Parts: sequence; C-alpha cells; structure tokens
Amino acid sequence: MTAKYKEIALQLKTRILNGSYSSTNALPEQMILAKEFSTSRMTIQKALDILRKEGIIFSRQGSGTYIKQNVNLLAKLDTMSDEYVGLTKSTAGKGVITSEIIDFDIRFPNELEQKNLLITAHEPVYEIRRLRFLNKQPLLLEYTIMPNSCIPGITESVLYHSIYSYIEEELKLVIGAATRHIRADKSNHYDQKYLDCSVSDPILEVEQVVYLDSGIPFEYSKTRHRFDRGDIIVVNLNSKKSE
Amino acid sequence: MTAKYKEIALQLKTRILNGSYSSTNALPEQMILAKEFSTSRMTIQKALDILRKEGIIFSRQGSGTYIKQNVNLLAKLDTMSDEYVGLTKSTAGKGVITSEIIDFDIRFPNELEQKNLLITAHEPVYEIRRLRFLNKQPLLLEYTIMPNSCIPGITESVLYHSIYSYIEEELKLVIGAATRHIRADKSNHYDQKYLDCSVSDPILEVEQVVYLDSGIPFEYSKTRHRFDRGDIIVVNLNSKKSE
DNA sequence: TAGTGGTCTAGACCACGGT
DNA sequence: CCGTGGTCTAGACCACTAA
Repeated sequence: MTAKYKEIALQLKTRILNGSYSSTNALPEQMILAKEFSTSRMTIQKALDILRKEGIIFSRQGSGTYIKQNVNLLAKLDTMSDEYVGLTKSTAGKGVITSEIIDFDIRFPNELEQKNLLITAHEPVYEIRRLRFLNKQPLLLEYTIMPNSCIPGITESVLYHSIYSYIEEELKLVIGAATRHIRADKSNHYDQKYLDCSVSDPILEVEQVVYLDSGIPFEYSKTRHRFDRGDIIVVNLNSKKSE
Repeated sequence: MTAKYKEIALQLKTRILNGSYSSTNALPEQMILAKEFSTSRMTIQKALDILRKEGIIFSRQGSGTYIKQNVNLLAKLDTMSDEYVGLTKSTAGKGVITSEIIDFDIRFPNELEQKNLLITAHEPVYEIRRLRFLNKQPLLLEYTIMPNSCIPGITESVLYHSIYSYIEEELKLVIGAATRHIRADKSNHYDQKYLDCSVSDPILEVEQVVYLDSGIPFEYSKTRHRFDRGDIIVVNLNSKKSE
C-alpha cells in the first residue's frame, strides 16, 4: 500500500494536468482539500510538498497555492532530468543503442582515479572503453573507471548491454548523485578513428563522477560525443523550499 | 526568526561536517534528537528532510539514519548546482566579469521565440547581444531574448552589470527552473571576431529557457563559450524521496 | 481584520531491519 | 521479537496577504 500523501499528490497532479483546476489557476485551500480527502492538513501539506518539489505548483503564505503557468512543459521535461543517468535508458524510444568493446581490463588506479573514487592505490579498478552506436551510427566514446570492490562481476556480456541496469537489477544498488563537467574540445585521433569524424569536428566531452545512494562513488568516466548527434539536456527545477 | 526545523538542520549539518558524528557514521535516533532539541519528532523529521534533499544523509526504515561517505565533497559541490543561474554570481571570487554591449534592441518575437517564451507575436521582446570578459579576457558571447512585459525597464546600465541581480533586487522577482541544451559546435565568424578564437577552435553552446518561480518563462538565450576557459558543472543530487 | 499557508506538538500505529 | 524510521492525526499558534 502506498502512503496516503503520495496517493493524494498523484490525484492532485492528475487533476492539474487534466485542467480541472486551471480555470482559476489556484488550488482549493488546504483545509478544504483535507476534508475532501478526509485527512489532516499535515498530510495535505506533504502531498503539496511533492508537487512543489516537482515544480508544478507554488504557494504564497497568506494568499494561496497556485499552479505554475507552464505545467505541461515542465511535466514533460520532468521525466528528462533523471534520464541522464545511463545512456541505454536515456535513448529509449529514440533508436537502438549498440556497443562495441574496445578495451576491458582490470588494474590499479592512478592518483586522479583514487581521488575521484575515494579509494587507495591497492584497490583494483575496471578500465572500460566502449564505442556506442545509435542506430548503427557511432555516437560516443566512453572511457569508464569503476572500483572492483564496489561493482563486482562485470563481464563482457554486461558491457554489451547496460552497466547501469546490471548495477540496479543484478546488484540491487541504488544510484544517487552525480557531478558532471561538460566542455567542448578539439577531436583527437582516437575520436577521428572511432567516431568517424573529421579533424575539424569539435567534440562534446562529459567528465563525471557518479555516486550510489549511500554516497560511495562508483564511476569516474569521460564520454566524448560527436558534436552533431544530440545535445545534452539539463533541467534545473530550482525548488529552494529548504533554504 | 527562522523556523525551528531549519535551525536544527543547520546545526546537524555543522556537526556532520565537523565530524562530530563521523565515528560511527550513524546519526542518533529521531526520538533522542527530539529530546535534545526539546521538540517533537515531526520537527526533527522536517530537519532531516532538508539534509536528505541536500544529499548528505540517507535513512533506512527499521535501521537508522546515516551520513553519506563523501559529505565534504558533496557539501562543496552543493553550492554549485544553483550557481549556474547568472554568470556574474557564478564567477564570484574567480575573477572580474565585465561586459560589452554589442547590440540592444526591442522588436517583435519570431516563431521560435514565441514558442519558448509562451508569448504572442504582438508582445515585444528585448534582443540583447553581450560579449562578456573574465579578467579582461573574452569568455563568452551571449544572445538573449526577454519579453518586455515580463522584465520591464532594462537599460544599458543594467546590461553593464547583471540582468539577474536587476530581476531579483529591483523587480523583486524570484528565479525558478531552467532547461538547458548543451552542445559543441564549430566556431563561426562571429565567435572568431568577438571571442578572438581561431577557425579550428570548438565552441561550447548553451541554449536555455529560464522561468520565474511562478512558471512564466522570461529568458530564451544562447551563449557561446570559448572552449578553453572553464567547463560547465552540473550536479545531480537525485534525491528520489518523492517517488 | 479575516483568511490563507507555515510551523509545531504530543501523541499513535505501521513497515521494516536486525536479533 | 524489539527498535528503528515512515506515516498520520487533530488540534494550535504564527506570519503573511489582501481587502
């Protein structure tokens, strides 16, 4: 059974997206909602908190709770803010992703890798290079470092599919935060060879550290994208409720 | 006076970053914290919610509340996820930002601008081109469209400083969500002229729509960055508490 | 000044983890 | 099984907005 406040949030969200409230742009007051759902005001507030965090409503003390004017847009984009984790998931429906393994090794980490993954020089890491295709066209080059202790049992068959679904479904780990550095760069001979691009083509590089839910970093990687096959989309919901 | 739960969150955060709790990696139970701060458990939970949203703790039902292992790193990065809004703010302390106005006009919007800013063809927009310098070195070219109705009263003196501080401090508006598309591109003759880069230099382009707290879009812009002066940093805290 | 959302309380029961 | 966090209640007072 799901929590009551989540159920209420879902129902309210549905109504908002349906347009059931849009005539006035304001939601009923919390006491009225509490009576309608035969619950307490605190529970209604927890439900509204979810919608606030999702960016589809906002409240003004002393005034009321209102629907944001671009709900439909945000509702669409909302799904995208998490999509970024894992290429296989993010391109679902847009085409077929395939992978070619260029290199797959295990070795000791260098200093940069130790620093980013918070490990010592004695903890072995996987070193993975993959070329990934979208509809058989080269899309990006991936260079991934993962600590063996954290993500054990990677095999070539895992690499041909999706590392992320292996982590979530097989290892039952929950993926948490990530920090990414995004930059443009000139192409090098590796890019030219594998991504089939010319010397003058720029490259979009993403360098990232990804953490598990517990805060343990499990991936340090660089991906180099062909500049002409897809942007990176970043959504910033900016709900500063906590400050 | 600030809310009690925010005060408690701040105190707990300070202790966590101090290392006061790190010996065990677990926080005291909610009842004990409630007694210590002479408050109710609900209030403690609201405080913990903040720290969860900030990504520095996580809880397991039936077990306890734990500190994430890379708190210091995340605490540092945390400030950066919002930094992205407004260049003047984001580079504070890293150098001096100056601006040169290349173009400043008012006109009717084209179709793309109408679609992104959710306005009609009859609502005038500002068209602003600025070249921005970091420590007198050209950093990026900015091409900004803002609806006049939404952000009135822009003048050249505003443009020489910061549009965002004008919006927040003069107009008293609150900036909310943003969606960004990030890509690499070849430099064009504009880039080469203003950013003083060569034909073979790549460009990092960011195309974004920025919304007010109320959900009204107020900026559609493209910025073209020199590839060798600073990455874009994106932090994804991924706290799926609401799902 | 009336009515709204924001905060807070002191209890209660449930779901889950570890024993 | 016990102890933890997760949810929920039925009130209360305060802060703010708008008339």
